[in-house]
Amino acid sequence: MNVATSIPTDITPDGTDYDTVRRVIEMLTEDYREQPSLERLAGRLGQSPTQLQKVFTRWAGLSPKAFLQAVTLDRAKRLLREEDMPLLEASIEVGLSGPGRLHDLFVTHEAMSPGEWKARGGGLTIRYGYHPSPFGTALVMVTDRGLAGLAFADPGEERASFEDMARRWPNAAYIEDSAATTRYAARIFDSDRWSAEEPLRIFLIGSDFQVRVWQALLKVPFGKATTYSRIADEIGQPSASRAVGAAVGRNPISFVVPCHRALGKGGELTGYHWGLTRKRAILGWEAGRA
DNA sequence: GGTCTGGGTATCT
DNA sequence: AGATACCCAGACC
Repeated sequence: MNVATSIPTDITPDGTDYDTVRRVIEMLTEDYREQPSLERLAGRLGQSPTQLQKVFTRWAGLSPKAFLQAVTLDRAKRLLREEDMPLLEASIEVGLSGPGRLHDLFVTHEAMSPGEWKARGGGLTIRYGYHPSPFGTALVMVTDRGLAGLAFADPGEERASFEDMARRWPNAAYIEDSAATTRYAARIFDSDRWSAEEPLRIFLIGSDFQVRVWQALLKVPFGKATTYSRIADEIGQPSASRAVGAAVGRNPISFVVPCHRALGKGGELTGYHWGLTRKRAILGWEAGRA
């Protein structure tokens, strides 16, 4: 079926706020040597400086300049230094079945059993839909056991995003059903609707090791950050930081499982499956709200 | 930069 | 089921 026709129309006439923001972030970070002025940025986007300032600030909770400061190395290093991770509390349960409360805010999780994981999604029905989000089009995937996937797509990349996700569970049945996914999307991106009384159910589909890494990520508080090596310590395999990086990168529920809060040991952003610009955007967006 | 790294995955047997 | 080769969003020198 044609994916493009099912994508909701953009919020603003010339594209979503995120699209504007994304381009601003790209220009600010890629041309950081020039440190382009607001006037220059606006000129390149064909907007007035005041309009651009307004859109950006509404989106991020920070002015473009403050945003840039919020995602600099200095700031990331400070975040890592000051952060006395509550992670160290207790060990993560290794058990792979049964729900457990992990997220401070709003997530309960259930994970696949190893047998189910080997089936590569066989017997699983996954409903999916595309929805606008603060970070561009979001691809939401749900099962009757909860949210299983959340991906992002730049304009025109929706199909690639879907295929990237579907490859993870090649034997699952996929049904496009945005009626089923829209309430998830609405909740995920509206922090006013996060509540401990009514947690969001997520379903982690991955290997034992991956699931333990993702559980560790769920313990990192909003607006904070951790490092790949800390996660490795946390799951009791201190020498596995590189494998942790790979597992973080395979996180199927981005944003909800906050893989964007994992940084290099020195505070570098290192990588992001859905693009470093998006990682900057999410971290900055959180900084504006933390 | 180079080099070592641990675990995941694909592709054999 | 085991062996092997290759991949990676790291870490360390």
